[in-house]
Amino acid sequence: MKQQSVFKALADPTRRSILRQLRRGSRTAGELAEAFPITRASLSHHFGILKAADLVRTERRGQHIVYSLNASVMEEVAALVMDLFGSDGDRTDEETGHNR
Amino acid sequence: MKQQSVFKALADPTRRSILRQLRRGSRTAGELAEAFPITRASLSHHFGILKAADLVRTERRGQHIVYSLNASVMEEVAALVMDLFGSDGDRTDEETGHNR
DNA sequence: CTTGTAATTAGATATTTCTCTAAATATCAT
DNA sequence: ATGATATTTAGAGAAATATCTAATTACAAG
Repeated sequence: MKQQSVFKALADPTRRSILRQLRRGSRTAGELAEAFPITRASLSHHFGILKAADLVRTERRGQHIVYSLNASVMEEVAALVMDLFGSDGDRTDEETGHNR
Repeated sequence: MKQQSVFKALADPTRRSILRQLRRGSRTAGELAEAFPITRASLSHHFGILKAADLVRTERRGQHIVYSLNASVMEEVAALVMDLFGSDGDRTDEETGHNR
């Protein structure tokens, strides 16, 4: 899993809201769009980011595209958060890109 | 807790690395600075964001300022993540600021 | 194969974010 | 008080992000 893409994806309130919508079940892009006051183009941009982070999956159905939550990533994300705070883990820091 | 500030804070790799350093125990700003290749001013900026999200606490000790992890927020953050993915919670969406 | 609907991509712009240097504040030691 | 050290604040520039409109792709149905 790519930590950065996941945390970046979660950093936007619209994207978090999309995820919450999807908890209730799969939705087409159009259905999701009705829930937001921004253009479909903008939504599509957010979908792309969620997809890149592997937080959602897509499936084409006729002329619609159905988005669904990738629940299998949930545990991983939770583990990431625990890792940030927990005192037990001894994870090395391969993440920052800094040359320490 | 302010969701947005927390997720925004976690979205930056340097800040996540700071949190990991602090897992091992409290550190002064200067000690933390040695671990990063950016200026102290930039670090201070990140400290401010972590503090605003209530993820770290500060205490002045002489001319040093000691940063420590606010572990009590950990569970809350984990709960937030679970909320995003879990199917049980029925949280209303007071978050986006959108007028749905 | 043309027309209509769904969704994405391209290009542009405004805002936010990260970083820097320089200046300011706070504390300690002499 | 003066000088030295630790940290933050101010201001500016570069890069990333969210949003829009317009154009494009993909599919379905006559």
